[in-house]
Amino acid sequence: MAEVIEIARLGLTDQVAARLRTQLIEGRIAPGAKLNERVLAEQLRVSRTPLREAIKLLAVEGLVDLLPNRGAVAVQLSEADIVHSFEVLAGLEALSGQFAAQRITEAELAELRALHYEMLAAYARRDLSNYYRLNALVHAAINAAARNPVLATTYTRINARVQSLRFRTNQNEAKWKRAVAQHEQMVEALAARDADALGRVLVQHLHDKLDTVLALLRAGEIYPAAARKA
Amino acid sequence: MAEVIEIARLGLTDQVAARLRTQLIEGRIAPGAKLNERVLAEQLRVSRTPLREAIKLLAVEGLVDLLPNRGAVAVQLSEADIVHSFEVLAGLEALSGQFAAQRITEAELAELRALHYEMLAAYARRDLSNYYRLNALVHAAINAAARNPVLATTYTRINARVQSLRFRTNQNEAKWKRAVAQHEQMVEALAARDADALGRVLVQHLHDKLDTVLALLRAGEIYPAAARKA
DNA sequence: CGCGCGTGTTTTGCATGCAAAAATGCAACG
DNA sequence: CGTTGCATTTTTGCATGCAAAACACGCGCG
Repeated sequence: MAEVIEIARLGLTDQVAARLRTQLIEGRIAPGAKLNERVLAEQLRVSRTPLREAIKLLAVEGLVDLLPNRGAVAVQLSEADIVHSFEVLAGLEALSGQFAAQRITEAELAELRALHYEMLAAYARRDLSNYYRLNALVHAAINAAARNPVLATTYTRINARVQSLRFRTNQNEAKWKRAVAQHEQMVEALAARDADALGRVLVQHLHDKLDTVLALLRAGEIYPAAARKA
Repeated sequence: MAEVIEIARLGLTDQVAARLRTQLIEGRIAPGAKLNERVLAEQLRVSRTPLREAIKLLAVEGLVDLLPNRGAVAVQLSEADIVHSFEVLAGLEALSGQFAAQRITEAELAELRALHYEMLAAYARRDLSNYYRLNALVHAAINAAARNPVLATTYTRINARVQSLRFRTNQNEAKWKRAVAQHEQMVEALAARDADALGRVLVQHLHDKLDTVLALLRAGEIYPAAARKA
C-alpha cells in the first residue's frame, strides 16, 4: 500500500523472483518440476539466500508448492484447482467490469477501442502472438479503468496461476470467433456504461475460456504425462 | 494447491510469519511501526534469516510495506486503500454467497444456524468478544460452504489487511442491531438457496462495515496521531 | 542561527558455513 | 527377484559473517 514514489531499483531477491515468475508462467519451468536451490543459484548467478527468499515469495503467490524439508516444485494444477481459479477470476472480472463501467473516462474508452481494433487486426491476420498480447492489454485496460489497485493486483496474482495454461489455447476457430465477439460486446457495454451487461459478458468470456482449458486438459495436451525436470 | 496430506510441522520461517501476522492483525505492532530485524530476531529468539524470509512473506500478503535498503514497516492503510479493500471483499463475499447458496448442505446449514443463534446470544449479552468470534465463524462457514479454496484464501488474505480496523468497531448500538438483522437475512437467504438475495445482503453488510470503519478513521480513532515504534 | 558536509555508527542485503533431514545406493536377506 | 536395513551423499534449513547502503551527529561555513 501507499506505494513509495522513488523508483528504487529492486534487490536481488525481487529480480530473482521476477525471473522465476516469468519462467513459471511461460511454462519454461514445467509444472511438477522440482526447484533445486543449488542448481538454480548457479544458473541465476546468485547465492542461495536471495533465491530461497524468492521461492518463498512465489509460494505465497501460489506459483510453487513448498514441501517442508524437501524443497519446492512448480505447481501442477488439478482440474478442481483450475475450476476454482476461474470461478474467482470470473467474479473478479465481473467486479472489475462493474467499476470500470461506472468510472471509465472518455479518453480511456477511446484507448480501449483502439486496442480492440488492433486486436481485430491481429485476429484477421490470425496473428496469435499479437492477439494474446492485445487481449491481455484490453483486460488490463478494463482493470485500470476500475480504479482499484487491490482488485487489480488480486486479479493479476490469481491470473498468473492459470496463465501458462492459457498460453496453449485458442487454436479452435469457432471459439476464437466467439471470444472476439465477446470482446466486441465488452466495448459496447463499457461505452453504454452498462455495468450489468459488461459483467455478464465477462463472466461468460471466462466461462468459455475455462471450457477450452478443461477440454485441452482432459485431452492430455496440457500436462503431457510426466513432468520433466527443470 | 494440491495440499499434501502429511501434517508436516512447519519450519521456523512459517512460525515466525504466523506470529508476526497475528501481531500485525491484532494491532500489537502498530501501523507505521518500523520492523527492526535485529530487535525482532532477539524477541522471537531466531536468527535474522528466517525472520527476513517471514517479513518478505508478509510483504506479499500486504501486511507490511518493504522499503528497499531501509527495512519494513507495518502497513498504514490510507482511506483509499480501505475503500478499495472493502470493494474487493464485498465482491468476494457476494461470490462466496452465490456459491454457498448453491452448494451448502443441510448439515452445514444446520451448523450455520447454530452459530447464528450463539451469536444472537452473545448479542443479547452485549458480549463483544464472543460476538466477534462467532461473527467471524459465520462468515468462515459461508466461505467453507462455497467449496472454493482459492476464493477462501483470497478472501482471508485481503481480510487480514483490514482486520485490525474491524477490531475496534461496533460500539454503536443502532449499527450493531442492523448488522445482526443482516445476519438473520443471510441465514434466510441461504435456507432458501437464494443466491442473489444472499449476495445483496452480504454486499450491504460489507458496505455498512466500511461506513463504520471510515467514520472511525475520520474521527481519528483508528490511527491515533503518531504511530509509535514496535 | 540554519544548512551542508564528512565521519562514525547502525542496519540492511547477500554470501557462506554448518547441522539436520531426506534421498540414494548397495548389500544382505527372505 | 523383490525387499529391507544401513551407510553415504545430497539437499534443505538456519546461523553467522562481511560489505554496502542508510542514518546520526557534530562541525564548519555562510
